[in-house]
Amino acid sequence: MYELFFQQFNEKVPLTAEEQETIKTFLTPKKLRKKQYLLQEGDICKYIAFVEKGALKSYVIDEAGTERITQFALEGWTISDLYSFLTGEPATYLIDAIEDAELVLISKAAHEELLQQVPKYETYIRLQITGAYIALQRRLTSIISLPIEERYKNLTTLYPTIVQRVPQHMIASYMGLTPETLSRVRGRVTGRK
Amino acid sequence: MYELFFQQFNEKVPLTAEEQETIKTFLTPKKLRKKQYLLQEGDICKYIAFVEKGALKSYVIDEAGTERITQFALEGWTISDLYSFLTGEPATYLIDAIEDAELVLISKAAHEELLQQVPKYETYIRLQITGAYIALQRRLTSIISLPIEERYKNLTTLYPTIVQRVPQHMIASYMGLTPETLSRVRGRVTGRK
DNA sequence: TAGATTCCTTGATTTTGATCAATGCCTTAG
DNA sequence: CTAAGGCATTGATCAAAATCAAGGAATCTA
Repeated sequence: MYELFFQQFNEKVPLTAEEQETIKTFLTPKKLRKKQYLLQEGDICKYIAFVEKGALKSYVIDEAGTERITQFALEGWTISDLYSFLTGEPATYLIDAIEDAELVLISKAAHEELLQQVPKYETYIRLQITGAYIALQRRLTSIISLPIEERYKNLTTLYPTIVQRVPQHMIASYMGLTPETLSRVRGRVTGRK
Repeated sequence: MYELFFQQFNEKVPLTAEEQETIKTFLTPKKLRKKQYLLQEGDICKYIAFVEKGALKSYVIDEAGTERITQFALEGWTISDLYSFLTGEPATYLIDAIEDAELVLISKAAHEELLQQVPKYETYIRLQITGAYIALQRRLTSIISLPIEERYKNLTTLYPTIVQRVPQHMIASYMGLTPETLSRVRGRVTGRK
């Protein structure tokens, strides 16, 4: 249990056996069925979720009622509405499972205790957020500076697994496009050459 | 010297006088004239820069040779090419001053020493990046889920100072629009009502 | 297995923003 | 003080993506 979580943790910040045991006491496992919510509209986000297995997405609903995906999380990724989690304000994002999933949850109380008690946890979190920040910055830059086709190519080379496992209309949503447009872009990119 | 830097630091993580002195020894002041570079195409990013005074921007140049602004940094903000800074890879962003500026620089060596020696520095950095991450996420969400006019309104309410101090064509670049389009959007938003 | 969804694709039309072009204002440098 | 360059605006045209619409394949499910 928690194999992937600790594998990744140890890669970033090597832990002693005791440290690992201490951390374990603060974690909660959770299984989600496809389409089940981890976080619903307006709820307060109570957890940071690490994905051991399966896939989730976070998204907002725009005024037209369309789902706009802000993030995917496959195995090894972490997902949460961080603002809501940290401030206790109602969430702006929704999170649900796009495949049956197994999660490792860290509650707010656990998070705070861990920051106090285990210095390496703070380091882990710092590195984790730094990575997420850099990934987000890269994504934003590609949105404002690259033509759509390049963005799609980038996505397929950077995250091939996502493109393979996730339905295309979700990729379209994630890219801020309609499914029709993405389908045509794919035709151009994949089709010829 | 470093007033704003330490003011903000103390707001996030209160420091003792000694801690503050220790940190001071790792900081370097730097002044930049308008249009001067802090970081040029392909260089390795050697510093995290905190803005005490003035304004900078970071950007990329797209294939058409157009500047695409990824971030503004006014007083109290921090700017860097974090990926380049952390990995030592050549920078993907350029950074220059849009107004004469006074900076507080933290070099890579200083950063690493501070992480080792001053636990509160790690906390500061963690909080700093967390804030930046949340801001970036919010921006990305507004890009993929809101119509342009709402995005502009959001920007003016969230960062009125930026909209006031920065030339409009830079705001356009930051929003991924042409100056003409932003001008028309403004006409619609500001003009009527 | 039949029926219903979900998902992707393709075509025709409309809308939106980009591009091209010109003007006037304001700042600034010689 | 004057010329030049930077900046915002406005108009006309063009290009790209959204929308509207329909069809067909694949998957799930009763």
